Amino acid sequence: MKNNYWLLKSEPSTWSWDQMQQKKTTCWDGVRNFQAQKFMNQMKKGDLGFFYHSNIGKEIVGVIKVIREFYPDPTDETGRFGAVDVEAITPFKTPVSLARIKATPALHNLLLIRQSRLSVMPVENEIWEIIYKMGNEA
DNA sequence: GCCAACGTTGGC
DNA sequence: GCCAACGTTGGC
Repeated sequence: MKNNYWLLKSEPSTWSWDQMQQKKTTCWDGVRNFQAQKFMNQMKKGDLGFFYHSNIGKEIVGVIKVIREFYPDPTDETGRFGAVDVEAITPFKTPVSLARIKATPALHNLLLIRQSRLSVMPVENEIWEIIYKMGNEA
């Protein structure tokens, strides 16, 4: 079965791609949105995801991989929420900006555009291919 | 179970 | 810094 693709959003002031690369792996916790939680729950070990900088940069800056599947979020006392662990794989040669995504009609189905507040979302295979290619062009 | 009020996110 | 969109909470 083919891997699923995802997009994870983070504010660089909270957790940036630089930190992600330095630390290599991190616990993706603190997500308090049920829709995002549902998607995290569907992540499988080995799934790949884009890492997006919101607010500052507003661009996809690299690729991460899921290394640990859904487990209870250590930062959540209520026990309602979960987390996953992810690992930095590769930075994009050319970050793919939100403006560019918006300017590309083939990418208009991306939930990033249609639901800007969602912080974890699935990415369709075709969209993954297009953005991945854009990111790796010099 | 509905809905108003409130808080938060994120693009501009 | 503003504002629109949306999710969550709590009263009924």
